[in-house]
Amino acid sequence: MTDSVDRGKAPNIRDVARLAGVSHQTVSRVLNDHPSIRDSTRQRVLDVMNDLQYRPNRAARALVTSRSRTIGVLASQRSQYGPSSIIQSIESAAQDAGYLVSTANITKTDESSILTALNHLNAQAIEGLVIIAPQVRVFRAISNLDLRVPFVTMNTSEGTDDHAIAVDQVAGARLATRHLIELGHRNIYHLAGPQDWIEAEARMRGFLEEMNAQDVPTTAPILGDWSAEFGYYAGRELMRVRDFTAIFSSNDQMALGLMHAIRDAGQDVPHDVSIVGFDDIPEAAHFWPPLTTVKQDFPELGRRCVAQLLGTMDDQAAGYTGRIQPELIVRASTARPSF
Amino acid sequence: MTDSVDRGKAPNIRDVARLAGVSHQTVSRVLNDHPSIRDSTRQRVLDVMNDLQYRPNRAARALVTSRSRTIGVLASQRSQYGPSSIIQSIESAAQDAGYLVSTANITKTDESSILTALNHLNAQAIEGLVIIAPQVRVFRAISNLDLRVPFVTMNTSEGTDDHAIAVDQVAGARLATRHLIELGHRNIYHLAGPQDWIEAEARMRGFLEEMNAQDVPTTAPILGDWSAEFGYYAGRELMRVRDFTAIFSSNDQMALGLMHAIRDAGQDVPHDVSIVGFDDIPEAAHFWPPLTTVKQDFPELGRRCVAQLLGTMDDQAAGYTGRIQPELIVRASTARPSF
DNA sequence: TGAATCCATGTGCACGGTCACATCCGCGCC
DNA sequence: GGCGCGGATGTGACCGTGCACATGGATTCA
Repeated sequence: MTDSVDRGKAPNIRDVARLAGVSHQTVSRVLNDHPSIRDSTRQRVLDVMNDLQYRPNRAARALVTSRSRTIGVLASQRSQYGPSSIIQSIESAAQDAGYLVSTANITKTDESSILTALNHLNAQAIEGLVIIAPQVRVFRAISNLDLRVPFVTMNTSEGTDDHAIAVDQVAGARLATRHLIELGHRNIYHLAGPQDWIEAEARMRGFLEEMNAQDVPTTAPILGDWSAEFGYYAGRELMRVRDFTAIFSSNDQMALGLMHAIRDAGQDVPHDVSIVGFDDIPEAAHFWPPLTTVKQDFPELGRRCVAQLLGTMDDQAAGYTGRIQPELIVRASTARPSF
Repeated sequence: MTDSVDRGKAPNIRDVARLAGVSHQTVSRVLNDHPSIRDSTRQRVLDVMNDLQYRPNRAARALVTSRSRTIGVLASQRSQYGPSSIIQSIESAAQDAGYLVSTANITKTDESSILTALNHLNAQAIEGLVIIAPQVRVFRAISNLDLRVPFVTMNTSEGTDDHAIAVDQVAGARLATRHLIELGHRNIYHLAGPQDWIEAEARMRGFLEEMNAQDVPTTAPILGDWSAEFGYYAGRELMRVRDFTAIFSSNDQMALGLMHAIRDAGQDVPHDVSIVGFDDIPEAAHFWPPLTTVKQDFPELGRRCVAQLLGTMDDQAAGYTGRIQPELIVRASTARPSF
C-alpha cells in the first residue's frame, strides 16, 4: 500500500528512495555521481529508477541549484545555410554537455528587436550566450543591458576579442582575392555583406588587404544584404559598367544572383567575368557554373563555440584560441581573364 | 536594513512584496493578472518590480505548476531551407505564446537515434511536440514510447491524420505534374525523396495520381536523398538513357543537381529537358535556368503548427483543419518539348 | 584503548513560485 | 441591526531537488 506509486504523477526521488529502501539524499547522490556510494546501493537505486521510469525534474533542479543549464543563442537569418548549420551543431554539442539551447531570432535590425530578443533569452535565465548575429549594434545593446552572462561570438570585432571564436574571415577573403589576382585579374569588384555585420566587414577587410598587398588598385565595395536577390540586382547595375573582369562576393547566395545577372546580360561566367563566393553551401558545387568559393567549417564552429562558452562558464582557461582556417575551393566560376 | 535587498541574488516575489508593503501572494496575483487586485496596489507592485529589475523564476513556476511551458521539435536536415524556416517560425510563434522551444535533431535515420532525440525531449518535460522529420519510423517510435504528449506533424500519414497540419503535398505535386503534361510532355520522370519520408511519399503519390488522371504512362520514381549531390549523380545516370523530356524533382536542391548533370551531358534545360522542383527556396529564382517549382509557405506552416498544438494542449477545438495550398511558380526551366 | 579520520548514509531546510483556504472589510438588504 | 456576500488581501503548505550538517560504523594510529 505504502509502496504503491501514485498513478498520474511522475515519480520523484523520494518515491525511488522509498522503494529502494534508502533516503532521498542517497538517490540524489546516485544521480549526481557522488563517489562515496556503495556499488550495491547504487545498483539498487538505479534498478528502481528504471522500474519507475524515473526522470529527474529539471525545474526542481534548476530551482535549487539556481542553474538553468541553458545557453542562449542570438541569431539572425536563421533560415540561411550558415546560421542554421551553426545552430544545429551548437545544439548537439550543448545537448552532449547536458545543456539546453534557447534561441532568439532577430528579424528586423533595429535596436528594439535586439532588446526583445535579449529579454527573451534573459527570461530563460541563460548561463551563457552565443551570438551568431554579429552586428555591431548587437554588441552595443549587450553592453547597455549589462547582462551578466559570459558570451561568445563567432567573429572578431574590436573590443570583444576575448569572446571571439572565429573562422579567420580575413584570411578567407584574402585567399579568394589572391586567387583572382593570381589568375591575372586586375579589375576586381567586391560585393560585401551588410555594413554592420562583423563578418561582412572582416571579409571586406581581407579583400582590401590583399588587393593592397599585391598593389592592385581597388574600387569601393558594394554593400549587399546576403540575398541572391540582391546579388542579381547588383549584378544588373554592374553589367552596365563592365569595367571589371572578376567579382568577389561575400557569400554564395549573392554570387548566385550575380551569375544570373551576368548571363542575363549575355556575358559568360567565367569567360567574361570570374566569380568567387564565400561559405561553400552544399548547392554551390552545382550552380552554373559550379562556384569557386571559400569553405567554412560551420559544424566545427558550433562545437568550438560551445566548448569555449562552457569553459568560460566554469572559469577554465578556454581552450581553443586559434582561428579555424577556411579553405579555397576552386571550381569553374573562375578563370584567367579573356583579353 | 531589513528593506535592503541582498546583493548578488536575484530578487524574488517576497522581496518585491516587502518593498511594496504587501504579501507575496499579492505579488503573485499581479504576475498572473488576477482580476481582484486594486489598481493602486497593482501599480505599486509593478513599480517595485521595475525598480528591482524583478524577473519571475521560470524554474520555480514550472516546479509548482508542473508545467514546463516548453514545446519540443523533432527535426532532421535542420540546416536545409525548409526545416530551418519552419523551425524559425515555430519558435517565434511559441515565444509569442509564452512557450519555449526545445529542438532535437535526428542525424542518422536509425531507430536508436530517434529514441535518443525523443528521450532528450522527454527529459525537458515538453508539453507538446512538433514533428518535422516525418519519417514513418518516427511515428512508430513515438507510439512505442507512448510519450503522453500531444503532437502535431507537418504531413499526413495514414493513421495519424488527427495530428496533421499539411501543406497539401499531393496537390502541389499534381500542379507540378499537370504543368508538365499541359506543356506537352509525355515522358516524365520523378525524382523522389527518401522512401520513408512522408512528404516524399505524398509528392510521389501526387505525381502518380496526376499522371494516371491524364492517362500518361509512368515509370518508377527514383528515390533520392534530397541533396543536390544526389540529383547530380541521378542526372548523370538518367542522361545515359534519355527516354524522357521532363523531370519532376521532389525538391529544389535535387533539381539543381539534375540541371547540372544535364548541362554536363551537353543538353539544354529547358530545350531538351524540362525540370520542375519543389519548395521554392530563395535561390531557386536565380538558378540557371531559373527553376519552375512549387512554393510552400513555410512560415505559415510553422505558425499553424504552434496554434494547433496549443489548441490541442488546452483541449480546445483545434482551429485550422484546412490544408495550406501550395502554389506553382513557373520560371524558365520548363518549356514545350522540342520535337 | 581511545581519539582521529574516513566512508556511507540520513535529516531537515532552502529554493521561488502557486494553490487552497482563511480573514477582513464594506455594502446592500430584509 | 444582523446577515450574507463578494472583493481585496494574507497565511501556510507544497512542488522535487541539492546542500549543509549530523550520524554511526569501520579503520587507522599513537
